[in-house]
Amino acid sequence: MTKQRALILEELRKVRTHPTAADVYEAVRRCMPRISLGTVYRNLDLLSREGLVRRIDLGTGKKRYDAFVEDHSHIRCSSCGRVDDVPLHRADGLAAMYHGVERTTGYEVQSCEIDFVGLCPECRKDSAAASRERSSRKNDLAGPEKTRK
Amino acid sequence: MTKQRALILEELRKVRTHPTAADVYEAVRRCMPRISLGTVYRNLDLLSREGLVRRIDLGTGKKRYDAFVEDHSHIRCSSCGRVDDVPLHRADGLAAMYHGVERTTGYEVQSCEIDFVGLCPECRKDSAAASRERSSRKNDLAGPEKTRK
DNA sequence: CTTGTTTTTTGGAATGATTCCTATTACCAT
DNA sequence: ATGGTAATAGGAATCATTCCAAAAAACAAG
Repeated sequence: MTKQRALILEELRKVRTHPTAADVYEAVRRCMPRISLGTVYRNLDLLSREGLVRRIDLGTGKKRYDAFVEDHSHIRCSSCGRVDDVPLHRADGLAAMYHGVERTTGYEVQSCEIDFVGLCPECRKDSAAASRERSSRKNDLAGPEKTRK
Repeated sequence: MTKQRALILEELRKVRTHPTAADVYEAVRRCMPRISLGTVYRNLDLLSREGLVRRIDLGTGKKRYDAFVEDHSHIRCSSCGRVDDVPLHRADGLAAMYHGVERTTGYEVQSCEIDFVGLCPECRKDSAAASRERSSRKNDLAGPEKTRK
C-alpha cells in the first residue's frame, strides 16, 4: 500500500459521486501534484482487483469508480449523466425492483439491464482439466480475452 | 432503408454470436466489398435507436450487436469472452435467476450486474418544465451528456 | 551509510474503438 | 436530364485507456 494508492483510496472514500479515473486524478493532484495519471489508472485497477474498490461501466465511454463495495446497484440519468446508488433487494422480482428504485431514488426508471459473467461449459471443462493437471504435473493455460476500454 | 442498412440487418439476423462492429463489417464486406466501416457504425447506431437492433456493452472494450430484441439478458464467459443469451424471468428474484441461468446455459455464474437508466429528479423537473414551455412558446434544451466508447 | 535488488512511479508515447468530416455518389421527384 | 436531398466512402481526429523505458523510492544486508 503505497502513499499514492492510499491517497487514491482515501479520496474515493470521501465521495459518493462515482468519479471517473480523470476525476480521481484531479482530486488526488490537489494533495500530490506530481502523481501521474498512469499511477491512478494502475492503482484503481489494482484496488478493484483486490475488491477494495468497485469499477462501474455503464456504457458511457468512461469507467467510474466506487469505494462503497456493499451490495448495491446503480442508476444513471439518461439526461445529465449523473449516477446514483440504489439498494438491491435480492429477493425481489424485476417489477418490484423498478418500484423500489423509483421510490428510493426519485428517478423515473426507463430501462434496466442485467448482465451475468461466468464460465462457459467449455471453459469449465478446461479449467477442471487444468486443475486436475496442476495437481500432478506443472502446467497452465491462456488467460481470458484481452480487454480494453 | 438503404441497401447497406438492409444488408447489415440481414447479416446480423443470421447469427446469434453477438458480433462486434468490426465483425459485422467483415461479414457485410463479403457481399458488398466497398462498404465502409463508418457506414456500419452509423447504421448500427441508427438501427439500435430505432429498436431493430440491440447494442450490448459488457465492459470489454467493444460493443456488440444483437438483432434479437425480445426480452433477454446476456452472459459472458470470463475466460474466453464468448457471449450467450439467457432468458429472463421477470418475476424471479436474483437467487432464482442465478439458478435459472446455470440450468439453461450450463455456465457457472460468477457475478451479475444490474444497471438502471432513467431520469433523475432534477431532469424530470426540467423536462416537465420544458414540455410545458414547448406547448406554448418554441424552445429546446441541451441533450444528454456526450458519450463515446 | 553504501551497495545492490526489487517495486513503484513518472511522463510520454502508443493503442484502438468509435466518431467526425468532406467530397462523392445514389436516389427521387419534377 | 436536372436539381436537390440524403447516404456513403475514405480517411483523419478523438480520447479513454494501456504500455513502456527511465528515474525514483523502498528495502535488505553487509
